[in-house]
Amino acid sequence: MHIERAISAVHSLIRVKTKSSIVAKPPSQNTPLTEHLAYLLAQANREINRQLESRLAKEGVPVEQWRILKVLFDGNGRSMGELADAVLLNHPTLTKIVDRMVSDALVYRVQDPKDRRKVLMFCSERGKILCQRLNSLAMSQEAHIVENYGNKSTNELKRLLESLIDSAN
Amino acid sequence: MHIERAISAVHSLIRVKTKSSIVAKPPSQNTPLTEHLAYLLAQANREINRQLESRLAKEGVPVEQWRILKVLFDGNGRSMGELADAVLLNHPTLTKIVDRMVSDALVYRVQDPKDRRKVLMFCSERGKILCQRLNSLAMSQEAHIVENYGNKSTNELKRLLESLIDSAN
DNA sequence: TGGCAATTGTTGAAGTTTCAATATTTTCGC
DNA sequence: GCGAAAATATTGAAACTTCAACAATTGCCA
Repeated sequence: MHIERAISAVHSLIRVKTKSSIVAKPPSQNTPLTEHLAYLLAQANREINRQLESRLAKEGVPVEQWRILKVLFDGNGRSMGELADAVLLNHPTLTKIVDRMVSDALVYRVQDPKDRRKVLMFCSERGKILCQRLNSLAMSQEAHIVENYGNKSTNELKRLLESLIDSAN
Repeated sequence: MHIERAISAVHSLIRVKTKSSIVAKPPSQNTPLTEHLAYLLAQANREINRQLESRLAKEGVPVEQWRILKVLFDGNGRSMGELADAVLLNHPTLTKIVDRMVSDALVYRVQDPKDRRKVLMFCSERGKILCQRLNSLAMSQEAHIVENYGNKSTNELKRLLESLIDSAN
């Protein structure tokens, strides 16, 4: 019985090894950390975000505030919930960042007349002017990436990221 | 003089517009937030990291701790600096996470005999056993991604991310 | 209609990360 | 070999994020 099990185990190992090396990657438990998609995304995000951060630092503005300004730039108000989704922040964090931006007169709150639970956020003139300067800095970062990485790769990567995000929802 | 500058400005606008619409994407200042590479990376990272986090939560372990265990699994000691680079954390943060893991007997510190400024980190037996359970959870997440997103896209995305990271250094 | 559940945003406490300063050890020039 | 500069890890304070509870308003349905 032990022997039979051992033989059967060997057979299945051989079969799996053969099949997997032809059809697909073997599902090894020992995949290095650096081959996990989650890790590669974290690493790339960290690096690119750092670059952007250091550009925007010329205006003394954190990345999150740039995102907020950019979303509000069109002049249509957004509720805190909509805004939080758009800028990838959870609600309490957004509330506190917005508090600071209100102090800096970059954005302002208006009670939504249609639904008085809601607050509509708007961008001030000052906020819009700052936003445009920040946009330039951000564009120059993307240009720098495209220089080193190539236009084709950049567009292909964007396309794949969009479809990954789609497929995850 | 004013007129000449104006004409020259118009010319250069036309030239740039013509050239850019043939050669590359026009560098509009009004690119939506959702088309910036930095944003797409942040969004994808957030989503995939959330998924992984919720899987690893079955063992009550944060993603960072899994990364640390995985790096140390091979039994070769790593200094705090090496480990911090490998797991994408800065030094003080790593020190504090490691403190917790030492309390939980998952890892341990050894003074490096070759260089007494350094501390070598190792994974305990307990840590290795936990790491293997975590690996299974992580593998099942990747399998789930591949199911929805496709094998080809996944591999292509990984390849592009790796080369982006390369090009950024 | 009246009241209960759901939605929206904020708050305060707890937890986490980051920055600057520190202690220790090594390296290197002289 | 000595002393200044660099490298390594940790610490404590400050800043930030997150969690859970709360207040206000709306939607629902019986």
